Amino acid sequence: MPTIREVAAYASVSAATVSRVMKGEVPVNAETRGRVEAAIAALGYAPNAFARSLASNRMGGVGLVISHLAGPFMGRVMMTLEATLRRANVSLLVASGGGEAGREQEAVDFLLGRRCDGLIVHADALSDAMLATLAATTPLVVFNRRVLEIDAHCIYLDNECGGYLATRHLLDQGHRHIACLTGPLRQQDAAGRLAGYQRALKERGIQVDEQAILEGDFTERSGEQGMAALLARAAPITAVVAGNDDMALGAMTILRARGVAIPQTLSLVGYDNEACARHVMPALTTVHAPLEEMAQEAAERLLKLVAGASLPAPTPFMPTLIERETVGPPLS
Amino acid sequence: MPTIREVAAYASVSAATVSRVMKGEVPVNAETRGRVEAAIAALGYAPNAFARSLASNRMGGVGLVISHLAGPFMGRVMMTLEATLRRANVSLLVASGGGEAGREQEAVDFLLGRRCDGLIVHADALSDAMLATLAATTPLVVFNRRVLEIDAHCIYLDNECGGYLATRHLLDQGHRHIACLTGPLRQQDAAGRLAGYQRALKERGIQVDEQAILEGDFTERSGEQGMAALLARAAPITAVVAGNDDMALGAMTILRARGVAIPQTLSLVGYDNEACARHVMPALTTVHAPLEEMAQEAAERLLKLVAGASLPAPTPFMPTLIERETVGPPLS
DNA sequence: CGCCATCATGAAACCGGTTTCATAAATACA
DNA sequence: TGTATTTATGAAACCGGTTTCATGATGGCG
Repeated sequence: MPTIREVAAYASVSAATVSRVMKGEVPVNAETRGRVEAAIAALGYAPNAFARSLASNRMGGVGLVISHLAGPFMGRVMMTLEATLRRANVSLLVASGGGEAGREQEAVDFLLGRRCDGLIVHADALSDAMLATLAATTPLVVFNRRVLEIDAHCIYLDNECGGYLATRHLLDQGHRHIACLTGPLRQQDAAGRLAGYQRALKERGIQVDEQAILEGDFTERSGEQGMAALLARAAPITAVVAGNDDMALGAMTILRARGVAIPQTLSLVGYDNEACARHVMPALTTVHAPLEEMAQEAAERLLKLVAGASLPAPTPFMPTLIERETVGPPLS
Repeated sequence: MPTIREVAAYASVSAATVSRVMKGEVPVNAETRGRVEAAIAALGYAPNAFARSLASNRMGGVGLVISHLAGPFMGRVMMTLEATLRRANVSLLVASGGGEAGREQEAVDFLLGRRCDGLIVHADALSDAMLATLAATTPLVVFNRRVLEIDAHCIYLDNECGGYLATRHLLDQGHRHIACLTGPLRQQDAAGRLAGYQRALKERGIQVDEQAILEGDFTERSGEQGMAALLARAAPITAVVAGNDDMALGAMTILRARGVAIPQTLSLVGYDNEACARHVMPALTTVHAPLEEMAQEAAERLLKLVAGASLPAPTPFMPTLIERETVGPPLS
C-alpha cells in the first residue's frame, strides 16, 4: 500500500504535486501530470481515507438515522439514497433507534461522533426543537416530516392531500358515512392524513362525526381493534379510511371474520401502498407516495448542504391514489 | 472542540497519558487518572475519529454489501446487524449493487477504499473465487450463501432442509404429484431448495418427474409463468413447491384467474415467510428462516474476525415450516 | 531591457491521535 | 546498602494526507 510520498519519489516530484494531481483542480503542468499519473498507476496508489479525512476535516460520508429499519418501505428509500450518494462518492452510515427517543438520540450522537459530514434523519421520536438545534450545527435533512423552523431541511409528503384524496374518492363513490382509523395523532403524518379526511368531508358539507374517528398506532393490531370498535357502534358506516395499509389489513381481518363483504357492504382505503396491498383479496385501494423521488431529493439536498449551499424550502411531494378493489359504491 | 494536547495541558500531564486513560487498559496512577478524567469532563473532550483511525489504522466500522436493498427481508437483517455492531461501538456502512456483478464489485471496492475493518457480503452476483480471495485479505462474513473454500466465513440457511420440509409436508398430506417452481438454479439457495424437494420424493420412493420442475427467477412474474405452464401440461399435479413466496404469489394469481381452488384442488407452499404471506387469501404456508439469529451471528462473527480470531465453521441455520392455509389433502 | 504578474513546484507545517522508547521513581531482593 | 525489577510518565516519532508559503521560471507589457 504505497503512500503519497512513495508515488512522489517514483515520479520525481513532491508529495504536494501528487496531491494536486489527485484533486485535479489546481493547475499542474501536463507533462508532470502525466508522470504522476503513470506513477500512480504503476504503484497502484490509492489515497488513505483516514489521512485525507484528518487533513481536510471531512469524512466523505453521511449518516442516516432511522427509527424503524425493518419498516415496510425503508428498503426502497435506502436504495435510492445509497445510489445517489455513492454517485457522489459519499458513503452512507446507518444507525437505527427503534422509535425510542433515547435510542434515536444515541444514534445521532453516534454518527456525529463519527464525524459524518451530514445527517439524514427519518425519526419520529426526536423533538422538533432538537432537530432545529441540530440543523444549526450540521448539514441536515429531515425525511418524511416537516419541522417548521427548518423548512428548508425537510423532505415530506403532503399527507393532508393524501387523506383528502382517499376520502374524496369514497365521497365520489357516493359514501356519506365514512369512518377514520388514524395513526398516533402526535405524529405529523397521522395528523395530516386526518386533517385531509376532515377537509374532504367539510368540502361536501358533511358533518364530521367525531365518534367515527378512532386513534390507533399504525399497527395491524390497532386496525383490528379500531374496526371492531366501529362495528360495535350503533351508527352505520359504509366506508373506512385507514391510517396506513397495516391498519387497513387489520381491519380486513376483522371484516372477514365477521362476514362483512368488501367493498359491497363496506369500502376501505389504505395508505402507503405496501407490497402487500396488491396481493390481498380484494386488492387494497391505497395512497401511494413517490418514495424514490423523495429519497433522491433528500440525498441531493444533503449533498448541497454539505457543500455549503443554503437552499430554499422544497415543495412537498404529492401522493397519488391507487385504485384497486376495496372501494365500491355504498349499498344504497 | 478540544484536542488531546489541550486536555493534557489542563491536567498537567502529557498527551500520551491522556491517551492511556482513554484506552483504560494500561496502568495509570489512580490520582493521575482522576485529574485526567476531570479535565476530559471539564473540557468536554471527545477524541477525533479521523486521527484515531489514522494512527491506529482501524476505522471502527464495517461495510455491508447488499445486492437488493429493497428486498423483502433486508430490513430485518439490517436491523439486527446494526444493533449488534453498534453495541460494540462499530459503525455500519452500506453499499448496494443491484444484483449486477460489476456494480457489486464496485460496492466492495468502494467500501474497501473507505478502509472498513471488515465486510459483510450478501450478494448473489460475486463469484465464489472472488469471495475466497477477498477473505484472504479482509475480515469477511458471507451472508446467506455458502462458499466451500471459506466455510468458516459463511452464515447460511440449510436450504436443502427447507425444500425437504416443504415437500415432506405435502407428502404427509397424501400428495404424490408435486411440481416444483424453482428460482435461478445457478444460485445456491434455489439449487438447495430443489435438492431438498428431490430428496423428499426419493425418500418416499416417488420418481422425480423432471417435467414437473420449472426454473424461474424468484420473481412473481416467473411464478405466474411457471404455474401457467404447469396447468397447460397433460400430467395432473395436486401440489406445487414454489422457490419463494413471490413466486408462490404469482402462482396464486394464475390459479385464482383459472378458478383453481387452493388448497382443495391444488396445494401450494412458499419460502421465506414474507410479510405478505400471512395476509393473502388463503394464507400462504411457507418456510421460515431465523433471519435475526443469522444476522446476529454474522455480526458477532465478523467482530471476532476483525479482532483477529480464527473461527471454526458455523453450523447452518435451520428453517422451519409455517403451516397456514394453502396446503390440504389431495382431492381423490 | 526591466519590472511585474502568472504559473509550476517543493519544503515544511499541520491535522490529532497512538505508540515506542527512555527515564525517573518506587519496590524487591540479596 | 547496592543492584535488579517494576511502575508511571513524558518526549518525540509516526500515521499519510492537505495546505500554506516561498521560490524559481516564464511571459507580457511599457
